[in-house]
Amino acid sequence: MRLKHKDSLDYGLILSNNGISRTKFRIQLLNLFFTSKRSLSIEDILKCFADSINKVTVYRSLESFERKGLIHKVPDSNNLKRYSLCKQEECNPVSHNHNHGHFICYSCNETFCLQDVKPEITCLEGFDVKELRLTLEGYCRDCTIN
Amino acid sequence: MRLKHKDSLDYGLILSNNGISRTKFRIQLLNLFFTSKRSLSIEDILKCFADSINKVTVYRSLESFERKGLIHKVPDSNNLKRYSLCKQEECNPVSHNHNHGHFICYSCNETFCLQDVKPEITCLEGFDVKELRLTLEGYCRDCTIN
DNA sequence: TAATAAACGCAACTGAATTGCGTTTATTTT
DNA sequence: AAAATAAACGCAATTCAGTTGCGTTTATTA
Repeated sequence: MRLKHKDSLDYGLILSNNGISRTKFRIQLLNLFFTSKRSLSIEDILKCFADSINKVTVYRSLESFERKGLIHKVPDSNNLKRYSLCKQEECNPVSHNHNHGHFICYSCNETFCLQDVKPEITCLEGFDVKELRLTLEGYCRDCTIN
Repeated sequence: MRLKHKDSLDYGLILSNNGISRTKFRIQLLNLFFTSKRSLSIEDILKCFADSINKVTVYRSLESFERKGLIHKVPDSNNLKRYSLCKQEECNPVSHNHNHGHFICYSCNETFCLQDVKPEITCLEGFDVKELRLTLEGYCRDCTIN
């Protein structure tokens, strides 16, 4: 059931619902995010679209997707831009909620979301904490040398 | 007692002890880290030394300080390079330990170390976690608008 | 004090990300 | 459905943090 539903996702509709023009590229880009479950760097994306799309368009589309609550930035071990699909139930154009952890692999540079890690912070009286980012680095299961 | 000891710190000696040449600039740079308790960005440092020092020298000195365990990188909300003095008991040229949290202020861009926050991670079976970075963002006490 | 090694400054370079602007494509309005 | 408006696109040029090469200066070691 679930797979079937996913297979029939209408990316154009998702774009429209989020106030983004449904252009050919943006539909393909959203499709890419939905089908590759991993986070994506600019490099990843440019590679996917080879020479068919200008990098400026990629940057602007990602910025738009982020602003409208479809994707969110995730840390990258090289400090480059990297994005991951938002969980529909957590984000929308008005409110975002990314207070979860990320694991970054030194080797494959992949980023994994850790939904269930939410440390308690008690030592910041008087501070207005807006966002929490927990980043772990190391070697992921596939890259661990046994 | 403690202050007196700090006042009389011999920065040149610290450099020597850590295998770093005691040049005029590096002594001043280390002094800057010790006297300003906050973390420092490249911009901060360049501003301090006005036109007296070349930015390449700043980059190379920071790299050296970090390699030898005197300072460590801290996250910066603008993805720029930023460093903070290591706690002497935790770091040395051989082993570093920076598994503590940081708070970054949106407004003044200052970074605060949170020594006592160490979340437990249990959901990464098979992952080789080498480093943990906990980053909070928001408005620090001084920048909070009441 | 000489020999060796590290630090320095300058200029040029790199590369991710951004900006301006004219053109194309999508959405909205009539 | 056509016209008006708005958003997206591509190209070229630009920005800017950070890096590299190399010859010179300064510090450390023998």
